[in-house]
Amino acid sequence: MSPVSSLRRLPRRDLPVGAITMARFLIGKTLVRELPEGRIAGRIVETEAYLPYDKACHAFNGMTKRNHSLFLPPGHAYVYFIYGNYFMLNVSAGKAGVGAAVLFRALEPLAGEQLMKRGRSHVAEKNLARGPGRLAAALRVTMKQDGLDLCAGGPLWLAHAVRPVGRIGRGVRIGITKDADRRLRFYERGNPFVSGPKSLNA
DNA sequence: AGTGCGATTGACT
DNA sequence: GTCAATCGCACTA
Repeated sequence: MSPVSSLRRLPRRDLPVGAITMARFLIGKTLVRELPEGRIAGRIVETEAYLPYDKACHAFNGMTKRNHSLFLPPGHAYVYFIYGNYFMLNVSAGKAGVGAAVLFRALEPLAGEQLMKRGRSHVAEKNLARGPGRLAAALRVTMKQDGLDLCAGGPLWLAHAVRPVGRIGRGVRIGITKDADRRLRFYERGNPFVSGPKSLNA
């Protein structure tokens, strides 16, 4: 029996509250995308925490039209568009009304690799969901998924781990300029599906 | 109404 | 290793 045929939903009561604990907690867990063509599943191997009062967090200047999903109760999708090309998928991580989130940065593909590849046939399997832009592309996440409840077992949902998580590494977040020295990036050590240069992933 | 810029990526030297 | 592409939004006026 394939591991993804017995995925168990993560109920909201199992989610920790707070971006740092959530970011750690999610390493090794499973992210599932249901499409008409079938299921995509990946093991979460890299995350970043964005905190209240964190200058790099989109909530820093208060609630706006773009970021309101950040303020939903824990477990809701916050999706935004950046660099004119890419969607970033996050999960809200603070109590209702508190703007905090965890960015999904990389997945280890578990199922639906062919669906992830669709339209990107040249992408190596290792890179299918390695990096937040590619992850969202692989899962076909766009603004349509903004605000979805990832604990509801809908088109995009969180599930328990399919195997034990390894040692978790921690380092600075990638690609940001404000509050750039805070070590809020988490990843499974030694996992080849983690993004970023090898030097950051020891 | 105009401006600046970003939680990235892939192409290129 | 460097660097341009690309556009919605927040901010200023």
